[in-house]
Amino acid sequence: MFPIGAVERDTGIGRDTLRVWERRYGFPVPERNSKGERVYSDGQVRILQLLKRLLDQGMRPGKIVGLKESELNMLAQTLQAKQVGENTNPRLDELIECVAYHKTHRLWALLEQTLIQQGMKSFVVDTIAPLVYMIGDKWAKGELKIFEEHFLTRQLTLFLDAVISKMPVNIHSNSVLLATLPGEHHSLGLLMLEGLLRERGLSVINLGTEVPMDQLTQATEQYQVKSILLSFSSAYNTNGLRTELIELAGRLPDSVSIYVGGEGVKRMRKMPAQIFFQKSLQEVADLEF
Amino acid sequence: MFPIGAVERDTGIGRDTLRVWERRYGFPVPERNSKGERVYSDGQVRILQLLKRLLDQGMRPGKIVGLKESELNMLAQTLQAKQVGENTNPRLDELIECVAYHKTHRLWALLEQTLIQQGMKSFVVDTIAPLVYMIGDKWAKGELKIFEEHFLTRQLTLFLDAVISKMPVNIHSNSVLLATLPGEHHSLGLLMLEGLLRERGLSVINLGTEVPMDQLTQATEQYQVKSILLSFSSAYNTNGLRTELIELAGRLPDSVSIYVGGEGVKRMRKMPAQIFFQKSLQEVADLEF
DNA sequence: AAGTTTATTTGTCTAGGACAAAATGTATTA
DNA sequence: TAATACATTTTGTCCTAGACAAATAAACTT
Repeated sequence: MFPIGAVERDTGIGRDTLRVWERRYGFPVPERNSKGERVYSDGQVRILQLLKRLLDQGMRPGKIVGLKESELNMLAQTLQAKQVGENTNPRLDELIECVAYHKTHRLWALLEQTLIQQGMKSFVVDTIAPLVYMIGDKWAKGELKIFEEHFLTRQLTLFLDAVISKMPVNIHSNSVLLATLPGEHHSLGLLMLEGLLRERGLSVINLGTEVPMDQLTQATEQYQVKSILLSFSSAYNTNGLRTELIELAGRLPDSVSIYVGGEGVKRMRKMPAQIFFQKSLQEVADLEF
Repeated sequence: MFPIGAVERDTGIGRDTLRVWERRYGFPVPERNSKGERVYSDGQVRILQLLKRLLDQGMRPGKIVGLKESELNMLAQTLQAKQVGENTNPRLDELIECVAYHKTHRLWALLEQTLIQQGMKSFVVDTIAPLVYMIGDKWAKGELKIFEEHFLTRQLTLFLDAVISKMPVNIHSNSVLLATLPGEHHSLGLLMLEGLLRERGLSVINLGTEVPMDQLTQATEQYQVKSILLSFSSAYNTNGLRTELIELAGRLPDSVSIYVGGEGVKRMRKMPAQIFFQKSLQEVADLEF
């Protein structure tokens, strides 16, 4: 039995949101403890996690909050079919399997092999990216334990890091700045981008996650970069993002271009004028800086 | 100018706490936007971050919330003197310097050299641990940019990971489970423990961060471990932790021992009877399983 | 089909009170 | 002196019900 704060932590759905959902859609209606405070059940948390996942994919609360668990699972099913349906890469299942038995060695061997076969670009676009999506999906459906998810994510990070650190650096090329804004702590997206761009011979400065805006502007000046790339995972809360991006663009000189990409910004309708939206990794890979 | 939600994210201090501080201690008193909502200044956020740091070290809100920034800085000064005062390891400064110029190569060389010189145990206890503390301290004082902190933390993680993966595995030994509870995402503590324990020939299963309790109990059964070690960083919110630990102990068979350690639990006065509190890495290193 | 206006949906914030868990202070016992 | 038990203060989290603007969808115009 979880108090509302724990539910917020475990689902990523804010306290106020949980309360207002209860008022508006009649779900989730938790029990109350002796103090009169909400206490949520395991099952409710499970459903909320699935809901979060679906909302992150672009669905709307009014349509899905309140549906039965079976109906939500159906939705998740059809959604997954759309996302990785056409990607019939048989290696993906093989890779995911490795986690179940903690086969670190086999995992690395497979990754190495796939990288050599596909080359960096295709490796990132057609293997790592869909793999990351599948991991999130399997977690939301309860098919993967949290530490299995962590294990896989960590191994991917280590592998990419190892590979990237061996790539040659081109000092004379234009520098590209990579970062995520505060609130976004997924670093894999940045690593994928770093791989793609450095393969093209670009000089990349990866600032990492949760970089405050003032430090972004500082770094832009300090390193004299002309392009900034911001990554947003599907879990990112886009509320107020538009305003923030406009402010960022205003603070930077016009000669600096701001690119944004990732599942998290796909669902945004209108992008501010000065911001260049990248709708896929592929597009970034082909980008002319 | 930051709304209260952004301040919560950037400082780790809850919304309700911020409001109740304003009521009780008269700080922080933010301005109001046209909607009548609180908007906090850069400076206020800076002070709040410093406050958080001091509270994490065991100080009490009633004594320090409301003090001037200069007074807080004094407190931080004396506190640091206590923490790393006696540790006159000259290498630490050398290591921290590497971040300022992004000297990855030199950093790794220094780490490698120190590891060989000190051996795993002393390396973890006398170099990595104080280094991690100093990084946090310098960040709180504004002497380190957020991405410099990230860079250093990431490099330490990569280095430890690389070293640990090369250590021999002793299958026949007792297994020890390593994890953090939900809400704690610092993984460096776990890595340090893993290094210490595996050096002693123990078989370690590192589940990673934010492992829900039910999965802890599951894993305990599945892997037939007799010891669980939980790590808590200074940023961990211990509210309600005691109750949680008692529940965990109740769910596990008596033959399983639960150990807890880290800055985050140092400030807890009374530990539940079944839980073994480890007051330092040194103590864990000497622990008889 | 693309842009503009209107309507609906949705998340975040407000106030001031309440209460139990944790920490501190004080008295009592071994 | 040190450990234990009890009383007091401190402190974080949760409560209600309403409000409002930003984001999105729907309707309308060009």
